Amino acid sequence: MAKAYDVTGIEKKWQQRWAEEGTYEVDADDPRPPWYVLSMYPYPSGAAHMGHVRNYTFGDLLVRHRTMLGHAVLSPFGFDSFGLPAENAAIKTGTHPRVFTDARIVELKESITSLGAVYDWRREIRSHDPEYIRWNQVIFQRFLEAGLAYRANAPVNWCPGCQTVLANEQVLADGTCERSGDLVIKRDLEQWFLAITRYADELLADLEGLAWPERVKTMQRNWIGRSEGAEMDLVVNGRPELALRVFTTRPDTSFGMTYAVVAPEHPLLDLLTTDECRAPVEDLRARAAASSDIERLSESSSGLAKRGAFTGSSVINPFTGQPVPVYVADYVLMGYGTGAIMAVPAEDTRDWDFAQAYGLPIVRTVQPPENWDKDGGGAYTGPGDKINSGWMNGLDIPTAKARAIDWLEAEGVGERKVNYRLRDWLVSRQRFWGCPIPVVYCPQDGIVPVPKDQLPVLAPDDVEFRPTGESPLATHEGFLHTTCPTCGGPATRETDTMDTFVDSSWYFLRFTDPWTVDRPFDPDVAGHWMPVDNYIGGIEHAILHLLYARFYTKALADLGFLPAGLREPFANLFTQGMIRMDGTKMSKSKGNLVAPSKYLTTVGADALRLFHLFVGPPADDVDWSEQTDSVIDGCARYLDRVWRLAVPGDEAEERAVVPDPRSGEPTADDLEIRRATHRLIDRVSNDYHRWSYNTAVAACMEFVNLLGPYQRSGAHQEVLDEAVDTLLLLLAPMVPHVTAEAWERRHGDHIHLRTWPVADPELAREATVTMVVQVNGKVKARLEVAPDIEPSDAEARALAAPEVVAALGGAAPKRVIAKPPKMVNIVL
RNA sequence: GCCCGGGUGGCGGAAUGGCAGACGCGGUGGACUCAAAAUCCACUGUCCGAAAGGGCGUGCGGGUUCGAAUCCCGCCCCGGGCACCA
Repeated sequence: MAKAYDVTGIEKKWQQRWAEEGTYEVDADDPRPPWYVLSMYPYPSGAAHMGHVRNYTFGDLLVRHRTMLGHAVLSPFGFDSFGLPAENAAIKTGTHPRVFTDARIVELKESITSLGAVYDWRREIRSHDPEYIRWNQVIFQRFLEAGLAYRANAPVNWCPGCQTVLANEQVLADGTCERSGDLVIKRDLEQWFLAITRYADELLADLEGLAWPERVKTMQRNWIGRSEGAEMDLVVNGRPELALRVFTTRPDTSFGMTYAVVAPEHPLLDLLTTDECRAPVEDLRARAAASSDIERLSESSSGLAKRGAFTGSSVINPFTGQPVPVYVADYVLMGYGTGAIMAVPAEDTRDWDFAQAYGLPIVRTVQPPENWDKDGGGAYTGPGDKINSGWMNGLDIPTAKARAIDWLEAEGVGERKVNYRLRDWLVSRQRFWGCPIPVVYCPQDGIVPVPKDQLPVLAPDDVEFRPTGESPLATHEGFLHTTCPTCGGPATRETDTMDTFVDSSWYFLRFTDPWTVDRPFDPDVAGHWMPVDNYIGGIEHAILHLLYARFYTKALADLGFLPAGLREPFANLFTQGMIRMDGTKMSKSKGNLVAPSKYLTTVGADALRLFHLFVGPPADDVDWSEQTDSVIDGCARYLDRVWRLAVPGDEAEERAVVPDPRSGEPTADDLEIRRATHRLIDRVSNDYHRWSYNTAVAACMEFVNLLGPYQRSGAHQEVLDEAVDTLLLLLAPMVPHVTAEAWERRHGDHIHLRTWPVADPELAREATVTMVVQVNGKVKARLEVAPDIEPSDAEARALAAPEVVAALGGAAPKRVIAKPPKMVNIVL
């Protein structure tokens, strides 16, 4: 496409200007009100792809718009630079992950700059910077002091072939190791945890106040999974000293408990199992230990029949005093509640299925609807009155629940209990390319934090990457062996590194004050900018990253790193849609990436940005198809039209076509343009406000459709200037280069330092509006009326319209609904 | 199975109780040109009709309302998330 202006030249020129002049560098002492815009920092994967373009277009637009609205806008950028791809590349090619990563950062930074996105690059953070590692480790040690970081045994994915723990992502769908193909098994290992569950209640409650997409909040709620119920002791029949503790959310159904179930890993299983039953129980336990979660799940589809075994013992139902048999089954998970349940088949679908398979009795304790059993029956989990429940009979479920808990507490056999699905965060990774966990193990003193003056603990460079599945740290003698900071004796270092989600849990705080040398950031400076006003990123981070970052913010505030009142990091979250191609997400792994670079050299960054804004609502996915290029061309054509309007006489040909503008008294047509100008300000400002950029662009396109003919037919100089200047200002955050250049040619100064225009309500008011006249809801006439027309006048004008008279055919209207100045409906 | 989204021309989408299809893409015709490109103008939901005009139309079926793409009830389809959590 031939462009009306020098796209590449102009875009390069302004990108340099913004960088050299530090246009978007701000400091905490800036007198303007603070505003913090942040796009989720990316994993440096090399040149930017379309997903980046979309993400950074929205972020950049907000930065520029907020600046024009008079804010000091903090707009930092950094890189989530630890992670698996660099380490896998090292294993494959022998290149050190740092070399590999740094090269990709340079590439990504350059390609983001070429989109015209502006950042305060003085604040750049890379997760693998020694200074970032230092503060990551300092924070970890404070967590350790506070008991928020601890070591515990955990069942992890263990690959026998690789002799290492695997991340969940490294376990394939069939339960095998992605590298060796061995069957991954569960194994208990000592690992580091962060006590996120301590904040479970606050993490749940504070979701209420966040201006986040509802579905993200729902996903977090489900993930936290709070459930209220009761725990109670079931005394083992014949062994009064032994009790099985169970958790239930339905204490009201206790009278219907016809058996109990323990998880295969339950510590009492051995004691409960009688000699006659030992063989099948052991068999089941061995199978559960050897099988992956995936296998356990896939077995569930084949029924519950071979998933349980009778232990030979029974426990007393405290409500009925009757003994019920105890089973072991793998549908009960050791990791949730107490690892044991009371089974009420009548009111729980899994218990129902199990009872059917093992021929266990079923007693209904809630009256199901009339035809329930005729219609197939099964477990009934709906509302209803209590039956077969002794003193609970006749109560509704909520009341019965409360009474049952009261009873348990009065009898001293149980109490109210809240459980969470959320588990503590396992942060140990047997990986090299991550932040080392800064502790040493001493045979004398146990776990000892590395002293502050020895931080950061950095991984050594002289390591060899081999495809053994083991971190090179674990076998590096120089790194591994050290002395205990407490007793001076020989000790070994922790060789695990932290989950990279730790790095991304506080980077937005370091951005506020990245120069501080004696702590991660100054609490007051962080408090000045925080919380982030606009956080922008992909929906794929809805749970993990956003939950961890919220947890970190709360914990850091409680530990004095932040003002105590700062409870949430991201006031406002926006999740932009992804780019799809042939129905699947566009991604490097799928090999269906479209490189932005080809558009930058032809239509330019502005046109590409405009496309992303115009193509649809920001939250919606974008389908990249054969037609997309023509739409992008359309955006480029529009920018040409804007350019010709704003910089007339640039081409000799143009001068001949466009007459010189007039001066003197403005005509009615001129006033119509002024009106359109001021209405445009309102419309576009409102669209920016509600993130409706596609309609903002449409409004600007309509406006140019109006101005083109106006200019060619002989415009009034001042009216045209006002119109074009306004248009450029409104477009400036969306298409920063072309508007900057056009503005500079017109006024000599910098458009992005100008203030956002404000509409004059007087000028924006319409002289007349179109009023629709309907007869029985069908449009019959359109009348031009004054915007403030009285209902009686509107009615009279409507009834007098010739089309209406014809439609009525002399009949008297039954009813007339007048909603001036928009509409009058005449009902016959 | 459960929980969210969503379904509007040939396509992306607009309209959140009041003119359905703004704006753009694509298409058709025209102006300019020796010609093309670029640019500009007009038309473009569908059916009937030569036209004037009229019928139909926002996944399907009901309902509320003077009036429904929009609100309510039931269903169908598509996309996403969670999935033995007691």
